[in-house]
Amino acid sequence: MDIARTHLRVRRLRRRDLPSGTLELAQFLIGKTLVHELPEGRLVGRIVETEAYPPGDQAAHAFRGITPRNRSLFLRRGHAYVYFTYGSCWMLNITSEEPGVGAGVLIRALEPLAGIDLMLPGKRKASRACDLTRGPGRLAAAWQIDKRYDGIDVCAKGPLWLGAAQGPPRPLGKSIRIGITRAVDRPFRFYERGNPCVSGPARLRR
DNA sequence: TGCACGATAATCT
DNA sequence: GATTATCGTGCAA
Repeated sequence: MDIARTHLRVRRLRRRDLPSGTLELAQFLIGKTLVHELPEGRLVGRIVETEAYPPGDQAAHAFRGITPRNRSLFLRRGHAYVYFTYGSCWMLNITSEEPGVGAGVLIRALEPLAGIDLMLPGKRKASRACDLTRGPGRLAAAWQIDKRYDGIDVCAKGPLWLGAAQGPPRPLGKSIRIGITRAVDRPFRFYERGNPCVSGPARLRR
């Protein structure tokens, strides 16, 4: 592994560093880092793909109001909303609005930067590091993110937090969202163009 | 590379 | 009982 990356220093993002608004946060997070402190070591990844689920969006879990599952979505910006779906996948979102407003940003893919040997390959043969974190279900599995993280503050001292950007900014892509059945035409997905860690079909990665 | 399909279980109707 | 912000496999081109 690259020696520079094993000694990666990451500056913590404060809540006031996060922009107001779901669409703004979804774009802002591209290129920023996510850090998970494990007993065995630190995982660091660059966020390379997000989707916005803003207030009033028919595809959003918050659309029909607060329920036991989605209540974390209504926390003020900078909290985790983690839920289980398809019988096998955990999904990580970052809340994005004022307290009481349900909205969030789905973290869909990471570029592994540190702690790669600690990321769990699951059933797949991880020939490339990107295979571990390409897709929202994969990254949650590799990073051991589950219900325990639902509702935690990712701007506070804790096991999971947001860090400053690593590496130079690269061109931002925009597209429709993946895997939804309502409000399918809204261009609320953002990604780093050409990055091999971005999920989805090729036409949604260019 | 790109589809179709089944697995799988919590949540909601 | 239906739905689901997915994934891996298998098969066609």
